[in-house]
Amino acid sequence: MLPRLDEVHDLLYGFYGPQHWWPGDTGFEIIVGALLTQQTSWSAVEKAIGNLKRARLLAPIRLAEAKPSVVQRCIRCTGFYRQKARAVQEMARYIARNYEGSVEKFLRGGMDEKRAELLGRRGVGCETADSILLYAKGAPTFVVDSYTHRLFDRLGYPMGRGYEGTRRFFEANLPREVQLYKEFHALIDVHCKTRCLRKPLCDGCPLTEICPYCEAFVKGEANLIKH
DNA sequence: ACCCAGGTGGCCC
DNA sequence: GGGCCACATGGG
Repeated sequence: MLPRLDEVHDLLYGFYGPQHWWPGDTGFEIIVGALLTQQTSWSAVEKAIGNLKRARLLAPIRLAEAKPSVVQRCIRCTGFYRQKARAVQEMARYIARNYEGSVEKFLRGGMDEKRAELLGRRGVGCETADSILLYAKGAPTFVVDSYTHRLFDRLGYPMGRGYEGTRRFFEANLPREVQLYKEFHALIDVHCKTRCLRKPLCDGCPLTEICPYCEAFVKGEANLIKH
């Protein structure tokens, strides 16, 4: 019998502790970070954010009016830098044009409408939209990433297909709490990165009790398995 | 040398 | 509505 999703959260939280994702940042910094972190390590994003700050470009109107080549230089370390420069600048121009450069105004309003509006911006897909809604707006949307799919697929949870199917599954089986959503998403990421990626660490894994890979390992039925 | 990183957009069928 | 591919740098 699989545990409830909030029990999985508690297992991870008890082991890894609070993750403090995106603490004390401005809304715009979170939005830019969400765009830059796509398929990229967070340490590279931190450098790029630092570069943008030093160049005084981490504000909608400033970024909107900056030369593309300057923006590209700031964020080069995050990869896909031409695409991403275009995405962050178009986002900045959109906020400058329609919301007087105010991220607070931009984020005001109903979650579903904002989700649709975000998805209309270049470089904003499902995960990025939900990240912005959850971490910048504080709206109760569960953020799904490739780790979420992989981990819970392998644990055997009957998730729906695709991004929306997985998101609906989590939201239907979890209390609708922003703090829980924030922490759970971060914990899933940290867990997969530290224990399931290239380093098969079934031994001492906080999910040993419910993980079929760990179970096989503990029983001696399998060697260390990458999972 | 190889794999991976907090995905997205465009195209194809 | 899913399956591919380009996008690009940096760290282990």
